[in-house]
Amino acid sequence: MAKAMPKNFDFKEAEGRIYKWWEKSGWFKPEVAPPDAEAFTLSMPPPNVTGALHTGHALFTTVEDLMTRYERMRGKAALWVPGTDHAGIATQLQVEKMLRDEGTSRQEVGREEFLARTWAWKEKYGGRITDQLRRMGASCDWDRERFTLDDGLSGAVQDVFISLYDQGLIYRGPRLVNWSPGLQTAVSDLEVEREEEPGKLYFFNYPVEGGESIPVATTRPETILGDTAVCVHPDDDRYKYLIGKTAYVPILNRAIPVIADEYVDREFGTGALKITPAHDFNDYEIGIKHKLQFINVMNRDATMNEAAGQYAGLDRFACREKIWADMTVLGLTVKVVDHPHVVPRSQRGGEVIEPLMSTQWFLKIQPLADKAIAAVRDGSIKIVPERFEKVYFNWLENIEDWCISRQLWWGHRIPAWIHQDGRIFVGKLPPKGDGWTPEEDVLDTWFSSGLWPFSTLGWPQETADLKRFYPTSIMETGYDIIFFWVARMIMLGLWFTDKPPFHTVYLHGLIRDKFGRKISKSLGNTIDPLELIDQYGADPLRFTLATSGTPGNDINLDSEKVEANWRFVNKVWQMTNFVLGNIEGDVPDGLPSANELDLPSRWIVSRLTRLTSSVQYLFDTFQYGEAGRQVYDFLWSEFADWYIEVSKYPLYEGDEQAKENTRRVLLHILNTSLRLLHPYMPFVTEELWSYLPHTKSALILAQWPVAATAYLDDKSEAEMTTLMDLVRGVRNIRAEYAVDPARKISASVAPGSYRANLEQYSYLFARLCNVSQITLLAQGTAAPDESASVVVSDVTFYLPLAGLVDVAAECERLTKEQDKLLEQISKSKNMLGNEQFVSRARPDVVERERTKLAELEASAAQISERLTALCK
RNA sequence: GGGCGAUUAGCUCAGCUGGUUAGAGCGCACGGUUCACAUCCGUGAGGUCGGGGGUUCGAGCCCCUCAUCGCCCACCA
Repeated sequence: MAKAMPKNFDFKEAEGRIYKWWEKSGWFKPEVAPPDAEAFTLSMPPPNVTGALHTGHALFTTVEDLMTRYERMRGKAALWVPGTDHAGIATQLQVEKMLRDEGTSRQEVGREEFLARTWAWKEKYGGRITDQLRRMGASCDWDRERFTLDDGLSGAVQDVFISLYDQGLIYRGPRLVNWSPGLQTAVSDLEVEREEEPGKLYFFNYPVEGGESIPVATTRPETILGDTAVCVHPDDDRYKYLIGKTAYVPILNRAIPVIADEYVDREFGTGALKITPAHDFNDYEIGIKHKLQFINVMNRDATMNEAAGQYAGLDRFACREKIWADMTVLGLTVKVVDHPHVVPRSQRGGEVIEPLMSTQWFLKIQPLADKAIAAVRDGSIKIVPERFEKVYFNWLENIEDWCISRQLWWGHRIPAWIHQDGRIFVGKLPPKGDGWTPEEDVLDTWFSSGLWPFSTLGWPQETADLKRFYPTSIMETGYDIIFFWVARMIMLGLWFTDKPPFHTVYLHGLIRDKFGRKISKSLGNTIDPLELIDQYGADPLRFTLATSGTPGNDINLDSEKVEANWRFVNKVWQMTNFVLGNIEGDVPDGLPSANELDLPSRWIVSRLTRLTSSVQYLFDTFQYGEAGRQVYDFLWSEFADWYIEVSKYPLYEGDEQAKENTRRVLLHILNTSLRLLHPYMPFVTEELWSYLPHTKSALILAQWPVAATAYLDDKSEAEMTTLMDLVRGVRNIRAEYAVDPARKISASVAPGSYRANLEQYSYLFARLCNVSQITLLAQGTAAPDESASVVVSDVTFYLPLAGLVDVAAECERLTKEQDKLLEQISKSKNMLGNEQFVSRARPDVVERERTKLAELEASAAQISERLTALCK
């Protein structure tokens, strides 16, 4: 006798309890598998240590936990390594805000104090995100949790930096970089977002010696102050004669040359270009090529510096206005036109990025990129979906050196010292001698993230974990960080471990709102996963995230879907409740052999078998969404709607043998389905599992189902389908004629080839469509009068509905149906009459078509007969 | 300027090795209080699968082309 189940799943009570039980029992650890088990390793994309769970986290947790639980159930030593990222800029900004609220600033408290405050912040909030991941059900091994600023990982970062420097791949020097004036740091190309914005193009005349002038255009007049040349196309007849002459920077009257370069587009603007090598990336190239002066006219906060003369101290945008006004007074300006153009903005904060000269550290990345390209090309790393390989190649093939230094305080400090005389020392310990200053800069956060798959396993030490679990198996993350993170992990992993850090990259999409809009605070369409968990539980949220999309495509999340899946959770609960409520005594484990089963049982077991192998195929090809939907459909539309309903007959009215067989089938379907469902909805399935007989261990450790092909049974599926269609047909008639649902009716049946089935399973119609009595007509018997008919295959049900059947309406209904049939028949005949189809299509397709045609014709014949009898 | 994705029912989406009558959830209409579930059950309406062309015995699916929307990459002042 099974223990009694509560009426509903109390997820609020159960989720925490179950999670604790799993974690305490050590079941998230790979050690639950035998020592010789194959390893499956997943590195969690580390969320920002002080972050809070958002839908993106919820999605990756769902998918990665699904993968991990699946592999664990398959008996692998499954290890999902969790951790958090120090997230340099993000965290520093948060702490800076806190200091501002306290009325102070990081500059005021100083570096040491600031770092102490940040660590305290991390201690305070660092556990929040990991607790929230637990609420999602994440089965990662928390004993192996890592933080990018841990000693071990920091050591790895230093080793890598020093090694790359020693290999000549890291260099330091003044370069034009993307400068964030607000954050006061350099950022990488990837951290700059470019979007077209309305703007203006300013036309003016550049004074040239001898009273000449060259008209030029610019979008940023303040950079005029840093001009060190005017450039024209060498073949431009308009300006050719001025090449080599001297021009004079407006306001400053600094002398600069007029040069020629084919880079200039004669068609654009005036066809002449002012060159500001220290404030524009294109001009920078031209400046180097023509050995021009580099004059920096801005400070680090984007105010003008002394080189800007009278404009020193002005903000860059104020300067833009001022200098233009001044030039207008001087009669130099020509016109200002509206000119939408691309403005670089900081990914964080949104301020306009300024190209600025500064001394930074760079990584020569091409040699690493070459290896990374090769690894994907030769298939040692596979990207799912495959189309992202193209994006990956394109980026790596055109990669620029990586600016890895940041003028922040929170992060891995670059292990270097700079001497007064300009020498650089790179190492873990300070160099001997005087005059050395430690480097203040820290590394780009992504530098340490790039080592994540192996640094978390103990590298550079040859730890047992590293040996057992590296290379990892799958890197599951969003396509939005394929450059930031995925490519860099591959490059650094190959470079330092000589192995691809993972064999598969699985990319998921972004979560959007239900209208497909990007989620943002300003739009006010943020979705808080924790609220959804509070409301519906983690399982419905996970199931929704897992089944709402396809790999690499964005998901529009709608809380209504979560609600719908919450109902699914309840449905599964009620199915189990029903099955257990109908168990008595000891039911033998496992299934009876197929020949001992009745038709509905053979059908449902065959369907389950098909489902299991389909799910397996879908998992093998990373189609988790489709797999989940199939399990859902099977359980609800086949198991609950049909098998459970049908099983009530043997359960309530059958003999002992029938009861036992049915119980065994019910339990088997449930047992298998819960296992298939567990990676999607771990909590409710684990809870239900505990009520099932024959389940000694926890579901989390149960064996993943394997399709028992001996139970595949096409014939039973076809027969059952016909019976189900008949039931639907009767229900349909009843609804159409508005027959009281409680009213029992009888049926006369021309059974065709289904005589035996109909005799044996007539109870089905009593149960499912309230047909209490079925009379099988002998062949050639006339159909009863005043009845509606249901035709499926070669079976006809006559429902004598005295007083309800309207002959005219019935005739119309039948005619409509006949027309439909005739159309299909003609289509089918055409097909089979086509020599090409018969000879070229696969034989099973042709065979199926023949069967179909035979059935259609049988049905049509019966309807035809009926029409003749009933209608004139 | 390149590249990618999307376009299927009123809404949000599945349908990825081409093959019965294209599906789901929600919404809508009608009907259901007997023993798993009203968090439910039954029935129904609703789609020329963005347009055009092609390949094929057969196309929502493959190829070409166009359109609209979205995203990524790219140095045009």
